[in-house]
Amino acid sequence: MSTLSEVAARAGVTSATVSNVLRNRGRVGEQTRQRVLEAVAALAYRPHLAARALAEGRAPTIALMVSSIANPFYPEFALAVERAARTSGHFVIVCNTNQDPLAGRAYLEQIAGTLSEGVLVMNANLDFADLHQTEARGTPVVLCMWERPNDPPGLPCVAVDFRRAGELAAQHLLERGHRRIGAIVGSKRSGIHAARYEGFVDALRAAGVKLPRTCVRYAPDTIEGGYAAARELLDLHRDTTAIFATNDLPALGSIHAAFDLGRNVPDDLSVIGITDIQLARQSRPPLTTVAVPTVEAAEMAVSLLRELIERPPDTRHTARHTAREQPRVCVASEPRLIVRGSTGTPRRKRG
Amino acid sequence: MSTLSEVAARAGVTSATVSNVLRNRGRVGEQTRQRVLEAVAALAYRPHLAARALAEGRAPTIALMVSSIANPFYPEFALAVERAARTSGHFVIVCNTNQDPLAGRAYLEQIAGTLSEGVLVMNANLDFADLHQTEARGTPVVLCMWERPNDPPGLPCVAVDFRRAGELAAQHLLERGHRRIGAIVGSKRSGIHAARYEGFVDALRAAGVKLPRTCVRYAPDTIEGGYAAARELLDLHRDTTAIFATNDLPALGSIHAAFDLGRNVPDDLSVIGITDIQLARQSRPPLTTVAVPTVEAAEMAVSLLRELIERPPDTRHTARHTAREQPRVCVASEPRLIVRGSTGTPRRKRG
DNA sequence: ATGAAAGCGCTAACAT
DNA sequence: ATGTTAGCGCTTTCAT
Repeated sequence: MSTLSEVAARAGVTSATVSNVLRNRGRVGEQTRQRVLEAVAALAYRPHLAARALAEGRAPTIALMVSSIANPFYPEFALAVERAARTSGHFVIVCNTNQDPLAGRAYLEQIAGTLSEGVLVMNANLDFADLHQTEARGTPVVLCMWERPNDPPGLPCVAVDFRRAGELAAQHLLERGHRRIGAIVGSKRSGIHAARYEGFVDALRAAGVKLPRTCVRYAPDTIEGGYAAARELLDLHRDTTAIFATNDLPALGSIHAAFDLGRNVPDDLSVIGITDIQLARQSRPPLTTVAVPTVEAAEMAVSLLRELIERPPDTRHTARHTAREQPRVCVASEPRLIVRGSTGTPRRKRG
Repeated sequence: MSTLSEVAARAGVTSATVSNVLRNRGRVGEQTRQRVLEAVAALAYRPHLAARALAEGRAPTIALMVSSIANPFYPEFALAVERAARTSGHFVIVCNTNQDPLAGRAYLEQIAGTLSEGVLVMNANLDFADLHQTEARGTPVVLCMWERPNDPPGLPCVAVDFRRAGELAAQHLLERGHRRIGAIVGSKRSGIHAARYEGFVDALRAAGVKLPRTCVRYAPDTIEGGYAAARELLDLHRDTTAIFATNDLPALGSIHAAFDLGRNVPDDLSVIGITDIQLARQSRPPLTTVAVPTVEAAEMAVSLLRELIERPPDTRHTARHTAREQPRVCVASEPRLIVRGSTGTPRRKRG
């Protein structure tokens, strides 16, 4: 790996000049520019990113904190993040917290501000105190999928109206004529799916449809979790005609459960999820779901993060302290109902 | 972000001493050590990774080149890579080449040796010349999933015997009594699935079973690709009793195709894939497949890469040039047949 | 046991 | 238009 000054020597100039031609800064004579370019080519020179980072006081990477790379929602999102980051000149360091706040903290402490100049947080189950601290130390943080646009988290974020997603799911089921409905809610503990569930329940209530306690199950956010929950639900309430799950994976699991119980989807049972992961359109039957703007959210998040990075640090702070101005929240476009093959009209009761 | 010398000032020592304390180098008096540690804590000091990298002449990151983050095989692999890298003190920069060798080259040129001290290549459809060049420039490269252990690629790699995987698939189908078999091979062009296919065909041949040309379809490595290919296959050869796909996704697609054609799996058609992705056990019916040691391969790859990084550069080179010693290839353990619900015995011909 | 000093490869004033 | 000069924050000889 050749260095700037090697290039400079070969071109008979000083490294400052080489730096200038490489970044189109300062005025450089046309012929020296040529000589420099030749030398760069001859030596196959590539700038040393770590050195540049040090000199510039910034870093060419951002950190993407995720709780689990295995979530099927992750790939599309991460892909969009990577693309967007690339156009803003950043590389992406993937930080898997594995649901463990301590792992998350360890990552933050190590790379925030020293290797990455910004942090994207995607459902990573992190300690907010840790995030505030890294912010306070000067490294911008953006939450990627805040679920309640009207209830800002106190950190910059891009928000998606998941409450609305729940509503849309309920309305669809209601329109199809369903009245005896079950709900499967992503793990209670984190409460991260609360908004989805609220939207769903409220829409039901507005239509005068009740959702008894016993028709609600909390389950891990997986196919297996949905499977188990749906079986319980369907065992307990054999007359259930539709199941709503706060995420696609459990919805898919519900479909499996229905089939194992000898019930056909959508004829004997309708199932609807939220998110619209790739798998939703590839399963049998294809899953009706409420699509969430994944790619858009990713792009907004990167864009917001870059904005924060660019903004001089004092502005970042004052904006928060002096004015009672809250951290920015960018609201992504609304969820959209995608009707596929897993929902239909309830069968008439057998004579 | 406080710096080393700020810590030093507060502790009344010089930055060299702080450095020594922090990395347990050199002899430091017990009381100064204490004072230093206090100062570190008080100032919440964190080493600046970019600065350290520059001073040490090494980098704390490795690059993971992948062709598509969206491949469902990716998450498990990437997760394992991340874990392993972390234990060796490295962060992972995910580089999505999106199947484009030029994108791959751009990544390599930018970060290899300047931000990352090693490169992991996972089915990234990269130009081998580019890889050799980054190697020549002093940045170790490891191929993560070489498919033919006996036909080394000329680069360090971890190899998995995919030929054997194909054999195992064939043997299973044969044992179950299948004779009229169709094959779906991942995109012909790249030829990356050639070994799997060869193993399969050879095992068939050894058993005296022919696989006519028209029973082989080349298809994109997706559910949809497998679906289309399977429909063609089953339309053309209505008496086919089993389908082998060189990957799980197309195998899953084949199952869908069968159902749409009114054929039950496994009763009317058996389907087998290769890899054992998560989805394989979550689909209906669960997919019989030949499992490949994903996690093990990831760990071996990181381990090999680290070894290469640690080894002094001259050794890296001479080993190749003087001795006719080939770059190392680590062979991961053998693929294993996982029998699930998508394969059975062929139905007796209807009277 | 600790300090002084040079340097990693680059950028960014400021001179000339 | 180009060169000089400091650093960026850290590690690492080599002195003391």
